Amino acid sequence: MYNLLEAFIKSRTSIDDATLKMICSHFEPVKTRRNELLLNYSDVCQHYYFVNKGCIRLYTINKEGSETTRFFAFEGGFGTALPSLIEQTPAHEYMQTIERSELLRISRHNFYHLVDTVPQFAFIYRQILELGFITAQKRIYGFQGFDALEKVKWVIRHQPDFLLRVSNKMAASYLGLSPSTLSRAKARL
Amino acid sequence: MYNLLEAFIKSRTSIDDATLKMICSHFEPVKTRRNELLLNYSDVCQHYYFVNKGCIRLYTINKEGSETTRFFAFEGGFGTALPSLIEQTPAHEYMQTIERSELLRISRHNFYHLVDTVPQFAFIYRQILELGFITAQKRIYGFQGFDALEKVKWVIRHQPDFLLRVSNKMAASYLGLSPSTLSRAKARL
DNA sequence: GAAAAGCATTGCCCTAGGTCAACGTTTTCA
DNA sequence: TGAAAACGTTGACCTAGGGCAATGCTTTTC
Repeated sequence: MYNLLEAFIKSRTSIDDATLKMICSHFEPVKTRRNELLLNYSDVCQHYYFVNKGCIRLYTINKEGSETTRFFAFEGGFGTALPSLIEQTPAHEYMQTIERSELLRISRHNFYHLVDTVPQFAFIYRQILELGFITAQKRIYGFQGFDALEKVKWVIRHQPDFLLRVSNKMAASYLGLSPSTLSRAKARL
Repeated sequence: MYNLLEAFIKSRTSIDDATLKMICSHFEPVKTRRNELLLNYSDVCQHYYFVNKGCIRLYTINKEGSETTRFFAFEGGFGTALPSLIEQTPAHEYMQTIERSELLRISRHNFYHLVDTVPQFAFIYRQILELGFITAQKRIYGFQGFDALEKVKWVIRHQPDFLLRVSNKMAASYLGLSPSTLSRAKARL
């Protein structure tokens, strides 16, 4: 259950086994079902999640009722509603597992405790933030000015299995396209 | 010259004067002119910048020759080409001061040295990253599905002086609109 | 295992916004 | 300070992509 998390940590920093076990002991396994909601619109997020199996999706619904997907975390990735977790404010977004999943979750309190007391963990968190920031930036300037077909080619290049893992509808809401337009773009590949 | 930087740090963490002075001593003042290029497309970024006066802009130019603005840093903000600085790869983007500016810059080496040795500085960097990540995310899901008018209202709400500080052309390239469309949207406010 | 609900795909129509060009104003710099 | 370059605004035109609906396929549910 903890193999993937241990591998994740070991691949990013050198760490002794005792510290590694200590870190992992703060993570609690959670099994979820397809479309299970981990966080509701007005909830305040209290956990950081590591995806051992399955997939977490973060999304919002606007006044007109249409969904926008902000982020996917697949196996071996971390995911949470960061603004809410950090500022302890209502999330104004939803977090769900889109398929039957096995997650490891750590409370906000324990997470920041580890960040403050375990240098290796602070280092890994810094890496997660830096990478997350870079990815978000790339998505912004990557998509700006792209037409539908270019967006599709972009995801295929940067996340090859993305279109195979998530539904057409969810992929469309991530790419900022309507399902019909995404469908047509894929047909033109 | 260092007042704004000191205020920035003091407002975010409690710190003794000696440490504060020590941190500031690693920052070197740089004066720049309007449209001065701080970083070229194939450069590898070596500095983190703090804006004491003026404004830094980060942007790219695509094959067709049109600009996309990724980020602005105004007085009291930090800015750099983060992916390049972190990964030490060619930036594939440009960094410039859009007006006569006074910057404080710190080398990558000294920056990470401070992060690794001064806990208060590590904490501030973590805050910068968290905030940057949140801002980037908000921009993504804030803009997705917005029409031109909504985007303009969004910046006015979130960065009230933005449209006053930067040219119509640059604002348009930040919002993902053509200059004409931005012009028309402002006329409809 | 049958009924129902949800999804992907595709055709038709329409609108938001991009391109291009013209014009007046502001900025630049020699 | 004056010529030239750059910019903002606006009009005319055109196209990419959204909305809606029909059809067939897949998945869920009881």
